[in-house]
Amino acid sequence: MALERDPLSKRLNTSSSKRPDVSTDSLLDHVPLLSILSAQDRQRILPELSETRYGKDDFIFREGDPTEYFHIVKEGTVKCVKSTANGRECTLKMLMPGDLFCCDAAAFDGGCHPGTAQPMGNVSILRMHRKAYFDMLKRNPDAAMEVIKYLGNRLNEAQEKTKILALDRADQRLAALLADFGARNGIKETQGIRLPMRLTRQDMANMIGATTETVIRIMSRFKRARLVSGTANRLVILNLQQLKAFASG
Amino acid sequence: MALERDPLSKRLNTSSSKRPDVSTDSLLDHVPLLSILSAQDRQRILPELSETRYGKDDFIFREGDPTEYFHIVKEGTVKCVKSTANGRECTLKMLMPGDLFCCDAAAFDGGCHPGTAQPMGNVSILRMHRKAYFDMLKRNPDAAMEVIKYLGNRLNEAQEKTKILALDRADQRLAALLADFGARNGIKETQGIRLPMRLTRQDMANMIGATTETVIRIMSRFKRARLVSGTANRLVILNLQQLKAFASG
DNA sequence: CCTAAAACATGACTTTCGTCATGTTTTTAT
DNA sequence: ATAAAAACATGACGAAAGTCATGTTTTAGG
Repeated sequence: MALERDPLSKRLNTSSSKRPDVSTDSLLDHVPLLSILSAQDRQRILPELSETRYGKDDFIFREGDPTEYFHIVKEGTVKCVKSTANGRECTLKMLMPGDLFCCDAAAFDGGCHPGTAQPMGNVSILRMHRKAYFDMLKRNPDAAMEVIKYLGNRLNEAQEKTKILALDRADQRLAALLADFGARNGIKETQGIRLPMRLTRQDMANMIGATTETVIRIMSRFKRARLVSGTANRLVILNLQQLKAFASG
Repeated sequence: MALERDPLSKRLNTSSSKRPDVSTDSLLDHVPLLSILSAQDRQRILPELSETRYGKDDFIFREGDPTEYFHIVKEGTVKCVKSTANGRECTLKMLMPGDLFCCDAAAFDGGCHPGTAQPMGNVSILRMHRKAYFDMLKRNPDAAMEVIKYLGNRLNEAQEKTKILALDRADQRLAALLADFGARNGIKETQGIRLPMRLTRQDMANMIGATTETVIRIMSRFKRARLVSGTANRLVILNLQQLKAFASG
């Protein structure tokens, strides 16, 4: 887990496409839907995959675009967002290396993208045409079962999130978010658990359905209580246990 | 759609189990995951299905129970809920005839039920052992693809709901709920569109993440504005268009 | 290193919504 | 038909969170 190096190097805002390099093959071991394939099937799949790099201000795809490809995060973090007419937006999910873009479940029934996919920094994305991917699934019942499990899990996550949004206060929702991020993606350090991606108060606000000011105020309280420290570029969770307790109490 | 007759007859609180009757076969035509099967495969599946009836105060299963069966609603309405320690609860989804219980996506990866399934009145449920169902899916790649599409759709719905909970006010969320129910399940009548299941203010509150009092106040406003009429046993949507507009404006 | 832009911080005020209390209407069950 | 229970209704009040304004700190990029 927590593969992102977050290089903080220059941004390239023009995206470039190429054949995946050798390291792609080892990534596939970690992608739930592909690791199950036989060596033979992987050899068939590999030439169908192409790799594209995107920078912070690019869009991988936008809400409403037709769904032509199936995507996998190779490197970096991607956010999946929905927007309203009046400009407010909500972030549905952060995708880490190895994740499929299923925010975009549309890939599975041929509709349009229900949300926008945007890099959080420099990212590298593998993609494959819908058809090639579906053909592969039909030939591999085990891989199809993997996809079913993956979607089932994503649905459970989504419903857990619904419950939190429906029943908890903003401070509890933020505590739950930080605890979840810490446990899933955090990097253990001497002072605490560092989050591996740049994450502003605005980003957090979009994930918990609150305003930036509200998140700033809550983070100030959490900081005073020694639960967290730092800002966007270096956010550290000092006390995961207490955050969890706060979230569900 | 909107198959429920809502008999308002005496409740039987002891649930009884039996072989599915002839009408089950025609229901299967409408179940997305089964309609795709060949006549031959259906004959194999039918004996695996058993039918159970439940009353209003029964539980079909509870949050935390091990997942042994895969369920389909045959008749009536089932709600899928999650609860917190302090007794508040949130309703994730209402399931209508033909729906799978995937609130319970756990069926797909062998965990425990992430939510409780409760009848809204008298219901009839078909069920099948996990294993029998999985074996069937492995033999039928097309059926597996159907399940993938179904789950993809459910995930999209869940994410749309997340967006509404995160960004909209309670009155907008309620308008969206009523509009959705009206469009999906409503029965056209002279005065407007009647909802086919008993639905209290409390039920609505649990679906939109608000309190009963808040929903009562909003419904009073909607009533004065001639958008809706009636109470739990007979809820009618008088102006679907205006409700929709209100939800997204 | 230095500047402009972005992110963070805090206060004052308003809106939205929850809580508690009390009373009426509808539904259920005998 | 009728009593009890559940659902609906409304007001008063307070807590939570949004909005707007203003100032400080951090970060990006030359």
